[in-house]
Amino acid sequence: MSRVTINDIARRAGVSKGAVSYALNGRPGVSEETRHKILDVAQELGWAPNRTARMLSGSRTETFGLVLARDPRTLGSEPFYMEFVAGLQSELSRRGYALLLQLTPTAENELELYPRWWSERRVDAVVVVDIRVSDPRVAALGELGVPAVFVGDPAMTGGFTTVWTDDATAMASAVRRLVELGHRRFGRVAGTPGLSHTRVRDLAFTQAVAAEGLTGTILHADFSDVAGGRATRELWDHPEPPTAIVYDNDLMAIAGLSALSELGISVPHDVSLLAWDDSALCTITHPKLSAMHHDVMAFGAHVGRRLFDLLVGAEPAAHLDSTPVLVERESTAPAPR
Amino acid sequence: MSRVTINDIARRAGVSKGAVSYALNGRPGVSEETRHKILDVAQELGWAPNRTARMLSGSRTETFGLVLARDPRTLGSEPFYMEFVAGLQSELSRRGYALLLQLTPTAENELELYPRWWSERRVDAVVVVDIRVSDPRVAALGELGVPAVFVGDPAMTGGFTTVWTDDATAMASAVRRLVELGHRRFGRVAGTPGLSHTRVRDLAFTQAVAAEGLTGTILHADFSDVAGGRATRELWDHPEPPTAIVYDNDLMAIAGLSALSELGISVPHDVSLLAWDDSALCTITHPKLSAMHHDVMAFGAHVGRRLFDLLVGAEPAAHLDSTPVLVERESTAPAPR
DNA sequence: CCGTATCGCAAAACCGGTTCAGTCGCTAGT
DNA sequence: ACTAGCGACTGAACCGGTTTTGCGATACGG
Repeated sequence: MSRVTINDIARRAGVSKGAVSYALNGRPGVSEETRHKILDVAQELGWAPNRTARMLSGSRTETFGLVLARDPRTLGSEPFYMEFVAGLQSELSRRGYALLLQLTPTAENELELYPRWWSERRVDAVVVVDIRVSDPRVAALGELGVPAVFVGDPAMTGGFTTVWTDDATAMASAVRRLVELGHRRFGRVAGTPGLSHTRVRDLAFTQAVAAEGLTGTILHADFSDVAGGRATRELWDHPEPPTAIVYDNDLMAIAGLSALSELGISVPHDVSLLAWDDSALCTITHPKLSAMHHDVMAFGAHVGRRLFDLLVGAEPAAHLDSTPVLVERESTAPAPR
Repeated sequence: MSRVTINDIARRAGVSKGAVSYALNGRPGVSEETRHKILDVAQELGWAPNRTARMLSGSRTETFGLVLARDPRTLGSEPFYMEFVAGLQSELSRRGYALLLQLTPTAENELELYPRWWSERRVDAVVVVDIRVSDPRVAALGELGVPAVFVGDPAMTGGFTTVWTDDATAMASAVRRLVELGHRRFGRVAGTPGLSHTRVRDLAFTQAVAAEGLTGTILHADFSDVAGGRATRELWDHPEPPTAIVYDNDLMAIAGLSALSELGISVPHDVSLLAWDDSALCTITHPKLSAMHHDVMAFGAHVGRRLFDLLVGAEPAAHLDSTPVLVERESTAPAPR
């Protein structure tokens, strides 16, 4: 099938290769009349561009890269990534761009990947997620000169284009609402400590709690169900356990809910739980989880648009995505007295 | 950086382009001595192949395609796909192959995608999942001549290479075990009715139940939490509700558990629940879900190996993956008397 | 000792596009 | 009337590899 090349079109239309190229790409250099004839012939022959050939001369690959460096099992049960990818895709596919997705178990693998992708000309730009504090990828990508959009705290992304959410404000509003509900002792089950957004939320949490003159305990986990359950139990083991716990993702919140219910502790009667991201998982538990809602698909789409900006030479900038907003369901309630 | 081409190597080593190509690809045509010199120079210059150029002449793209046509929100909370992709990746990346992943909301989009990918030479082969009964993709891919590995019931994949799991046997053993536990009335919350594996499991379920002279009710849902919860409530509304319910994925099982607990029904005291796939989600509920365990990552890896088989001209065949096996946790128990 | 494989490599063609440097004919300016 | 300028198009170079062909030198067989 479809072994039609522009040479065939040129021959058939009685013009040169170059003219065909101009015509098909809608650029000046041919008359309207000739252009039409060429387009007709192309249509008739069922021509489709050979992407590979186009890449070779154009040196654009029309592909963006994304590396997810996490344990695959966590990755699977963590809805964030799939939704993010779906949103990203929605922008890419409408412009014929493809996503090169690589899952690697470790962060070291990821660092090896970028030089390879770049020297092999496999991608035009990359998306970098899970930004860590003093992330080596900033320097690595900067050195290679790979166009990139970072997803995370702009303070950590060294001048790269960055899309971020104002987690500090979101966290402050979450704590404020819980205080309103009468809570005085707070717990936070945080994600991996090295991650920049974990840090941002840690700080915001500490400040928000301190601002009210209250106490808060932070335990770090790794976003996994197991760690989330463990941290929750540990919080409960305190002599004065918190009456409200804020989680860094949905999965840990569900695990926490499960752990508490195993201990015979009632949510939200004894303790309020607040998840983060608000995926479909939040509504399948009993009680349904209140959560800091964030439209992850829209977030992904936003990142996609910034990738294209990059290609047309946009200046690096920090772009603020929508701020997570509290959706109250059944897992938050007035503090027990 | 790294603008090194084989021309640079040739000039530096004082040989021709062709010789360099032979040397770098480890094929006959150059002496060991020259080969060594060339490899040394390549190393020294930090050469990396330009994948695009190689693709153009070689006509291999070193990329496989995968389309997931599902509602992105379901996709996100459904651990199956991410794990599958992770497994697939593990095989591809070790051989330098890339995965082109496309998420589309509808199945029609998917059908348009294959001709485009193929005529643009974007992929060497594709993986086809979620096989439906009389799936149009069989004919479409056959006509295009796209090498493909199907994931599903070999009876439905028209002579394509297929990787499948023996869901019929798995279902039979699940029912048998539940009968052993004293259950007599069964419910099944199935996936989308058009899917071939839903059909296979429907049939196996019906047969297994009938073989024991018992009754079983099947309700079709769409793998989503909402539909899973709804179906569960509906089953419970029967005059004689089932005492054991088998689900087609984890998500619906969790939603069912939540729906029942909302109705004040105790699992496993009043009713036993059995999930399918056994992702991390099964252990974060309370009670923990018993499940038909399937190593989805290994499954993905298996599919990956078959893709490479395809490239070296292996005959189409049906390859049986491991059969799901029952893992009993806390959601299954002897039938209430 | 001569004709013929074989080896090691250079040179060139090729993959399918894009792009640049000209060529040609026509119009407009002086 | 002569030239400058422009639009439309051709031909060729180019992107960076792979692959085919050809050629001189060496080894081999009769």
